Amino acid sequence: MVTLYDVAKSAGVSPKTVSRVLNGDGPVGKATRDSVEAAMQALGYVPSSAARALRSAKSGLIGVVSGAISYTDDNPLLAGLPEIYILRGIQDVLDEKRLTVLLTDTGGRADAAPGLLNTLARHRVDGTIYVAPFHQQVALPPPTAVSAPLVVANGFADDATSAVVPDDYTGQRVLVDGLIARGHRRIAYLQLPHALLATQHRTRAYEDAHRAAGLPLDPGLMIVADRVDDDAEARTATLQHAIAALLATSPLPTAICCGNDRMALAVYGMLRARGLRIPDDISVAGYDDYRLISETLYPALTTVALPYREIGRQAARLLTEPQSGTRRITVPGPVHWRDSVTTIT
Amino acid sequence: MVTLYDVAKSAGVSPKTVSRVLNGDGPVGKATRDSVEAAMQALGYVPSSAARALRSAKSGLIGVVSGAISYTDDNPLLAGLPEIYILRGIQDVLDEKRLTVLLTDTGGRADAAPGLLNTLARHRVDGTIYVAPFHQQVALPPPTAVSAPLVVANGFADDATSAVVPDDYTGQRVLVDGLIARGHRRIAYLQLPHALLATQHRTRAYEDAHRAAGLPLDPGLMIVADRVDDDAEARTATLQHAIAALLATSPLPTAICCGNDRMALAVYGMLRARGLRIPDDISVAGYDDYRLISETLYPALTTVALPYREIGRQAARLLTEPQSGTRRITVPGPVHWRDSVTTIT
DNA sequence: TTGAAAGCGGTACCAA
DNA sequence: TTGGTACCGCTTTCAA
Repeated sequence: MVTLYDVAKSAGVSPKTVSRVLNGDGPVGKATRDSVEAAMQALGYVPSSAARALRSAKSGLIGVVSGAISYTDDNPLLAGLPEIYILRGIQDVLDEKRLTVLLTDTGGRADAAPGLLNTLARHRVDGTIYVAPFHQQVALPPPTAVSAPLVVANGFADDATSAVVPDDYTGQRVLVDGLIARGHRRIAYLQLPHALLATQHRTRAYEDAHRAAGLPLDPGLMIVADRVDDDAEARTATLQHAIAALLATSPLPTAICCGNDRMALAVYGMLRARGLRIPDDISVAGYDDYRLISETLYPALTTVALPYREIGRQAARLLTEPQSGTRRITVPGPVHWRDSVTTIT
Repeated sequence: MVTLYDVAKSAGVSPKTVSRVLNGDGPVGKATRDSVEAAMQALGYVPSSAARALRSAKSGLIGVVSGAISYTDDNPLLAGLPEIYILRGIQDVLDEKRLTVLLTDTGGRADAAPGLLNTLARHRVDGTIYVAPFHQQVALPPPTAVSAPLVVANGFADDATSAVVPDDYTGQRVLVDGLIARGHRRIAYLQLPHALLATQHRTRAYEDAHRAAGLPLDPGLMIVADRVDDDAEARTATLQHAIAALLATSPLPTAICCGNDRMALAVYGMLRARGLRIPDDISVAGYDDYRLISETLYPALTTVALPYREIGRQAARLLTEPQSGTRRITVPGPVHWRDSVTTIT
């Protein structure tokens, strides 16, 4: 193992000078710098972050607690992708700042968090981002003795903790406003379970959009069509019933808003099985903009993007660019209008 | 910051004894242990892995180089999921061994690897797993002075580097054998680009299955139907042409094997747009078992699972359970038979 | 602009 | 079963 001392000896300077070259701080003569850099190169020197961290109390590590990895496999409802996108945003910012992600995964168990935070504390992370699997309030363990700054992404904890959340209201509102502007008057809304905070915001947006346009609200068009459940068959059955109920109304809705893209995918199949064409007979919209689905479906799916990557970015910035006090940021996401929605004349 | 010395003083023992309690090595009296543990608890002591790493040359960190995070967003073809599943498998094993993942992301650029490996070296990782985005040979930078053991997952580098790869041949072979056993005689094969190693193995499997069953190979049924390209429209057009060509053959194929589930998803839409029912008129199979697609499609998709999670597990084991010499492991994946394939009588 | 010495928080080695 | 002491590799502090 080549150390900074070896480099110093080889370059004929003191250890401190090597340290200065390494960190680009203090003043170093050009000739000195060159000879030191040459020595580092020649010896294949790699600085030890452990030693640096020990002395300077800065690890260069940002801890992340998420279920990004485990959810992907276990939870088809949420599919884990939101968290991955959030990680992506976090990486965007940390790469710039030359910080490295120390990743811990909850394995889908919320009670894993205390242990993971402890692991991060041992590694003396410079800060922690707690990523919630979906928009919700999370319960954080009491701050330990070694508490680096912490930010919650895609959720929030308490008034003393900074947080970044998606703007579910605006997304749904812009979507429904847009459908109305395209001539739709009977717009069905297949909701996710009410337990989800997102559903509450979106339902309010759906209702407000109708009110703003002077359209009546038909309870028969607002149906909970998914369940928080791992049983794929039960969930399909729930959706089947919702579709059947919808198609029994009169006149038929001209558009269906789905709680997410995954549901929209299933709805495509079910509508077609009943001989309905998309978008000629009925328009369909999703939510999430999982490009894997939205761009691949035929016709391509109109959907609301959730700004996960931006949420991750904002969270990382909040953490690494010390602000004054606690902040809460709400990030809006755009609607992508694609061929699954038609204009009614 | 509470240190081990504080704990020692508080418990009235030597630092070394606290260290022993912490690591559960050397012999410690029950009473001593209890008082030390009480002191740690009372003071809220959190050990510093930096200090430990410095002295013992073990960081408790396993470095991972992958594009898992960035690919998810950027590359609809591969969709990043394989790498996420591999990470999941890695986590499975590392959690057990109380090791933490130091995650670096290539951002989709293969030339990022040297820098990332250097970052990992600075943190003195105990080992590194290099995750390839798809089954391929990867070019590793020359080992630096500080080279911890390295394993490649989902690809391979050279004869001196251990590696774990998927068994593409067997997966496709079992699928086609199964289709033949179900009475299919004209089986179309919509391939991924030949540049992919996976395609080469799978094509051989498709051909071998036909030979083994004494069936003729019809070149008109073997069509490259995707491209390594980010242009979604161009890729859709390529697939449209392939489908058109297929449906112009006579007699029509009774089954279509798709290069991946994503392609199968698109094929569902295209076949239906032409009035064909699945599986009554034509059976469809995918590859990958992206449950998000395979379980949600209606009817559910028959597909070959790629054993990504197991690949990750094997890679992590290879790294953390020192074997003798370099090893290369090939992991098979099962076929999931679902409703998109029917038996022909 | 450069250097000497101390010390960050643990563990290894040897002694008691 | 326990303690003393050196020391891992770097940065900090102070001095030259």
